[in-house]
Amino acid sequence: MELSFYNSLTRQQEPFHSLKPHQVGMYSCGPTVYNYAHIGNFRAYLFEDLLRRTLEFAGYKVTQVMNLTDVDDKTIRGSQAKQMPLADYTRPYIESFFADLKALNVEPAEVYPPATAHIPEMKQMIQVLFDKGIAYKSEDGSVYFSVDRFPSYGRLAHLDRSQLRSGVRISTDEYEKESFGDFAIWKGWDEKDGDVVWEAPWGKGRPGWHLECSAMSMKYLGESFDLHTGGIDNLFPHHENEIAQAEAVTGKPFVQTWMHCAHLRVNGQKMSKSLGNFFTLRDLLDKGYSGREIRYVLLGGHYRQPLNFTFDALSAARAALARIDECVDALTARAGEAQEENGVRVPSSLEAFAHAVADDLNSPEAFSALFAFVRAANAALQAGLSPVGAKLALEEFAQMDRVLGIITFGRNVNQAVPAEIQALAAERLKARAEKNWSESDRLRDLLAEKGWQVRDSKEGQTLKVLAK
RNA sequence: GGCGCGAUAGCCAAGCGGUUAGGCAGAGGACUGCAAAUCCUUUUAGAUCAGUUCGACUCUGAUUCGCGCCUCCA
Repeated sequence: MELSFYNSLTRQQEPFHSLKPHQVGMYSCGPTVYNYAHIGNFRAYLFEDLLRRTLEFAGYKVTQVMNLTDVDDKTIRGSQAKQMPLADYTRPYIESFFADLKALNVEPAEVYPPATAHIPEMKQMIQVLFDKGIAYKSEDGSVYFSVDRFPSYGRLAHLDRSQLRSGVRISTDEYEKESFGDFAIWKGWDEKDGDVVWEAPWGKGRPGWHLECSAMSMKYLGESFDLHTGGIDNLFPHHENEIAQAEAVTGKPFVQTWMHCAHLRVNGQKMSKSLGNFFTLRDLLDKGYSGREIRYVLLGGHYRQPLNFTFDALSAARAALARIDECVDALTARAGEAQEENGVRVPSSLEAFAHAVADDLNSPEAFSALFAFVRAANAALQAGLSPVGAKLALEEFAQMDRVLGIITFGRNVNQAVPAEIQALAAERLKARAEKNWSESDRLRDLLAEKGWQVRDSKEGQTLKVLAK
């Protein structure tokens, strides 16, 4: 299976070949744990999940590293506002981050390194940068990276350094830097930092955010690795700076392929904490939407295109997922029947599906293939699909779901119907037999309130748990 | 100012130089006591103006509108 991805570094789609055969190292910029992540943040994590699942689908063993930024300006400010130790302040946000990933059916990364546990590695990098004459200390005790001494700076963002000066924010620069583009790799301690401080030969302080990612990615993935991902807004300066730090230290190419996810929008604007137009996962769960519905919506657009978030889309997701569930349920039921083999099979969509995800993770097209398969399976079921054919179709759904992660298998299998529900259903059946329609309708509504759907067909009355 | 992205039907959202994307909603049909759910069928596109071409939603240029990044926002 030939994969190709759009590489932000070269700005074109290229065939993907891992540095080592059959295995991939990927680093994904994780959350800064000063608050609850919103679903715009989760769009990026879902894009990364789609990427790792696609790589696994193609037969690679994936080692994914996602950092937890648990020390920076915001986490320090937040912990001091609440007058609590930094670690106590960040812990609940870390915990809810993992809970949210689980709710969205995101496959866990292999390593989630917290920045505070990797200060020695960061200090070591700074020392090397000092030794090479690329780092310098400023009067406030901070250490800066001199971009003038790293000539390829700007390659990722395609920024000409001479143009950086035309930015309107130049006046906000308050530190003593040698050159405008220089960035802090170590923040000198000041009173606002309280007890958040580490000792270093060049003075006490804390690491800069960009340096955290360079140090932790190389620790777990080596000096050169395959994939580095994040939101598009990390492309500059964060990822540009990561390249500069890493390559200045090692002299080797840092990352082969850079991939960036476009923003989630609300009313045409990016969802962000500063604009206040965001929803956390919990906000949506509290409104009755499920993790898989949100997952479906966020995977419904191509990762490199901005995606507009709407509640209409969430409702549409519920209906679409119900259709997939119905089909899988019907196949599961058929697979369990004792029926003679008749050679009826569902025409496969797996090739179209694989082609879609291999082509720069085209999830919308992958869904198109999935629904083509749903239609074909429904038609085959009506044409007398045999249990063997049903099992094969379920296997194909399982294959697709390795990548998409949105199908619920065996939903109504082993689903015990509570005695109360059974009693109500029996009453309704009796009312129907007596043609007491008002009573039977009342019981139907009552069952629906309790989360059970009643269906009448030639075979009689059946009960199903309402989909979520 | 620099770098870059986009404009597709009621809504969301893809591919493609000529042949059905897909989902939701809407409509018709099957099923039903009526429904619901499900299944089948199906209407509505390509911002504007030029150009290239036998042929453009797809390529080129311009215009209009929208969005992102430009020192720590996924």
